[in-house]
Amino acid sequence: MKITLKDGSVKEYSEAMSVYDIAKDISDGLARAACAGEVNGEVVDLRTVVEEDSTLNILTFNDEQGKRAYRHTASHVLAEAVKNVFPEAKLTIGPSIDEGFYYDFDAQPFSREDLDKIEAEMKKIIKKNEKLEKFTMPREEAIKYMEERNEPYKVELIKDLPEDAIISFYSQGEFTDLCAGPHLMSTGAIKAFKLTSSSMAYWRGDSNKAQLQRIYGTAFNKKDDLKAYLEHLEDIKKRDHNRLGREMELFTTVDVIGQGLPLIMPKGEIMIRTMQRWIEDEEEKRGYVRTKTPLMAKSDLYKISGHWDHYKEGMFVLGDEEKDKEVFALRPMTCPFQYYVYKATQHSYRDLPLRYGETSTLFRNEDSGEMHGLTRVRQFTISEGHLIVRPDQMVEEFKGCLALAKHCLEVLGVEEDVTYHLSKWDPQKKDKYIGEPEVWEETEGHIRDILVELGVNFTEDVGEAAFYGPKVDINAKNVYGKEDTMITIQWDALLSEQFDMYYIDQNGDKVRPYIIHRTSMGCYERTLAWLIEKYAGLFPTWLCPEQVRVLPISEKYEEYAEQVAARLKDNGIRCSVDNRSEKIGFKIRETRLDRVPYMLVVGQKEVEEKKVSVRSRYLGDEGQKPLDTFIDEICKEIRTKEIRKIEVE
RNA sequence: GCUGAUAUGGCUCAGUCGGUAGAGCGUCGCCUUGGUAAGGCGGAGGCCACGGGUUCGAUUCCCGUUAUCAGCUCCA
Repeated sequence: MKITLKDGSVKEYSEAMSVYDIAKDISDGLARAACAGEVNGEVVDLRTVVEEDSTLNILTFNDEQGKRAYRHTASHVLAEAVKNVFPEAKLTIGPSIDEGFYYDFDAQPFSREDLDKIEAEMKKIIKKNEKLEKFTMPREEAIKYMEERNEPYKVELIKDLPEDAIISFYSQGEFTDLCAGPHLMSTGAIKAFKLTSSSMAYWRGDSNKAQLQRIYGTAFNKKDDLKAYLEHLEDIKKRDHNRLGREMELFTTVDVIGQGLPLIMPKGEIMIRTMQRWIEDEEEKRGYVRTKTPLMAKSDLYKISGHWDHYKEGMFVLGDEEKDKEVFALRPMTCPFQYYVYKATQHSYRDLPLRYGETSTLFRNEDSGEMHGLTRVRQFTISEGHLIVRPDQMVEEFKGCLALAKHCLEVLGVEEDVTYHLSKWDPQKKDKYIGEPEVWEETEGHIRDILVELGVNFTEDVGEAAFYGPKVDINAKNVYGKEDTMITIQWDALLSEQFDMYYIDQNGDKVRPYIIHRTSMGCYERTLAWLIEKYAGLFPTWLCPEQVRVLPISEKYEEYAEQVAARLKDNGIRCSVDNRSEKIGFKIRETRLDRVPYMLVVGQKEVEEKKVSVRSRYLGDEGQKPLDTFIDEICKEIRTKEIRKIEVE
């Protein structure tokens, strides 16, 4: 028989060949039943398809959809196993996700031992090789069906479907689940899986609704791939800033100081200060002026800004409104402070744009469960800025902010690791925003045009805007795949009204300016965390807390080592001398482990010839060089903020 | 805020079925004065997170608090 594949190619098979063997052949070795079942999104018997219609939509594990079907089937197996082991558990939903799948149950919390039991049960189900069969029924009947099976969450899901919906179910052996598919043809196709963790999750993602127990797992079509994935998980943990940053003595936390209040240690401080000086200089070059405004203010200010009504829970309030004459709060943002800098003098249309920058420390009272290492903290410092501009300058200035942001990402070597988002308002929730719908559509259009013009790929996210305007968010993922905003640039045509800001135009009239809220490099703590994970601690030399370590071969050469170090320090190079009475091999080992990019070994030969023996993480042993040559080279690397490829490590 | 787990020298972790503790690394001292990833010997260092309870006795069992981790929710 001849089979036409979706890509148009035709394959010929003997009639005697089994369905599974044909499928296995077509799908490039993917577990046989896995691919056999998927024809135009339906689970069908391949033989039927071959007889009726010889065009096949065969999925393989390498297809995103095929992988999802594979993993989704694994979640069905998980659900069946849980029902077998814990019959009182109620089913909810179990989708595939990027790295695997999960299933939420209304049940008692699962321990690791429970998961092991469930895994064993899953293996039995897979071994039985149960066929997944699809059947449908009308909505009312489906509701009754799930009520009889005592699955209230499934009933709720069906009730949310349209009146005339035909509800599809999949069954495997004794087990049946409400599901739209697609799936593998039978459970036996699952070759390798692992339940990775369990935790609580809210029903329908709503913290007011029932607390469910979620089990996470992953599945692969080859055992080796699963093994590689689990090893990869272990591997990325080593890059985790929360582990590595502490190990490298960049930051720490102390229980009596409190959650979300990390202590930046000397090495981390050097890195943050280095970035801060660079950003401040870079902004000055681009026409920014800097302010230094208070870290707190009376409640009156936040009443004008709207924070007192809308964000009070997120602020640290000092004092008691009932008892105290004046109540203060630590600032959660810099906006109104810089507005009052603007308002302190009168401005002509000729003065605009005015670009205010501030290295600004902010305080946000995050919920106790939200804090995480350096990425989610209660006190942080950002490269904040507000541009006060005429409406006709808005597009140009917005572009300038994006250009600066992109420049920062490039210098840090992370421009490939970010995603751009146009964060839009939600027309369905007008009460969450101020301003007219037409204005929202128009400004979103402007930003879209800018992003297109700059040639960046971006997604449009509804409901992610600030209450006063749309914005561009530049996000990055941490090693675990969780996304955080690194940089934000916000379009604000409305708040100048609230703060009565104006400039004088050509005609002598008072006119409201527009405002851009923006960060250039974002939050220093978060960026440091990101760099730790990006470089696994092997930072570009210009950022390294220690750039060079001088290693005298014995105490006899300590004086020369100190002279070398003094020369380096004169040239602004951060260095130290290891003058302990240890062998050179030991010192080298430690310097490598401390991730210092350059070591200068000095002994008899170097003293005599006034040279240094360079060993770098880039090239290993670079041999002897005159000290001046080395200084020239490293100074150039630091000045240009070069990101050199590390080959030796 | 929620669910679960965890908290033992500077670090990583053992351990005690209830009788106040151990290793490796690090640190300090001595010996060694060396040529590109671990030289040797010795010493110091712990209110076993904090507060209650049970007990003759708690680091161990129970409760609470704080912090850390995973996930959910949240995130101007």
